Amino acid sequence: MAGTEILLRVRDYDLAATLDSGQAFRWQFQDGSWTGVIGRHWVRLTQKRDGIRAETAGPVHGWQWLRDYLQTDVDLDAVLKTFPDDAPMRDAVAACRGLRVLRQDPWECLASFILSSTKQIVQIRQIVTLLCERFGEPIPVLGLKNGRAGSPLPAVFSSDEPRRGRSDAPYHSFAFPTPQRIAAASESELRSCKMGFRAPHLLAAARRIAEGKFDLERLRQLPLAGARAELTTLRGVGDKIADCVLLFAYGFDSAFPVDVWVERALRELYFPRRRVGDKRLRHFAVTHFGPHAGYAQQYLFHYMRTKVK
DNA sequence: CACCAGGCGACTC
DNA sequence: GAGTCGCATGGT
Repeated sequence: MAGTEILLRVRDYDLAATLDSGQAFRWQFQDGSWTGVIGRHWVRLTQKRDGIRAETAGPVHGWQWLRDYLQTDVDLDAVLKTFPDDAPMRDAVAACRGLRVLRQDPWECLASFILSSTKQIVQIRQIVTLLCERFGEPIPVLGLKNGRAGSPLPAVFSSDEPRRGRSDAPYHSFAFPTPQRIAAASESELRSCKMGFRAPHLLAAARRIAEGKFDLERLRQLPLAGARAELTTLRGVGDKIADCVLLFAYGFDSAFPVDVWVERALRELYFPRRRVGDKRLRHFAVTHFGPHAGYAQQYLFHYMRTKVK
């Protein structure tokens, strides 16, 4: 099966900052390119001077799914112009200009951030990888070295071993498991992916969705506050995780997730040596940064995580 | 070995 | 309402 490729023309796009800024947890950098899975597509992305080169393992029906995911059609200049003109924002933008907010699948995003609480990003990546290996559908990939198609999938997988390819010659990857597949798993199976106390939260969310009692698509029609209220009815989903999903999957640009890094950024950069309560800080967050506050938040987050301490 | 990690929820006062 | 604490697990 021949691969397909395209050059997405886009300027002011920092692929590394975008894919490695804690929005999505499945991208890997190797040999100068980023490889990952979007829906049922394995993809290899390479930053080029005039855009992003994309390669898939098989034929695809157009590329709109990829433009949507990467948000290449967003006018970044217009977004950045809405940011407040203050020193912290100027520094954050200068540090990672070209960073975009992705538009991810709601279920994958929700599940990933349910797994994120009190975990470092490297560990979230590990848990998500294990989850996909155990429960996700196999997906063909391109060979690493010379672009040849991968070997056929093995006919039978061992039930208790992760379904890995040989580490030196991966021949398939995995889709993110569906809610139905997670709902059919046991809590102890999920715990074997090292997610600990988050397992019952993920399982309960998957079951509600699989049973049709929670409609992720319906959230698109709701205003931000209503969609947030719906999401936080899920166990293990509070305001922070809900805002991550609303920003990274639904495109609610004014959602402003406040985690430990962003809270540190707000306190250190905007209120140094001052005692400010949580409530006042949250009020500042949702009023100071404008209509694309979520974008501003992601710049602050990445800036704080990557700057020398 | 403490201490912390893109939190949440139950429990105090 | 605002603090405090346990929750699994692994990295530093």
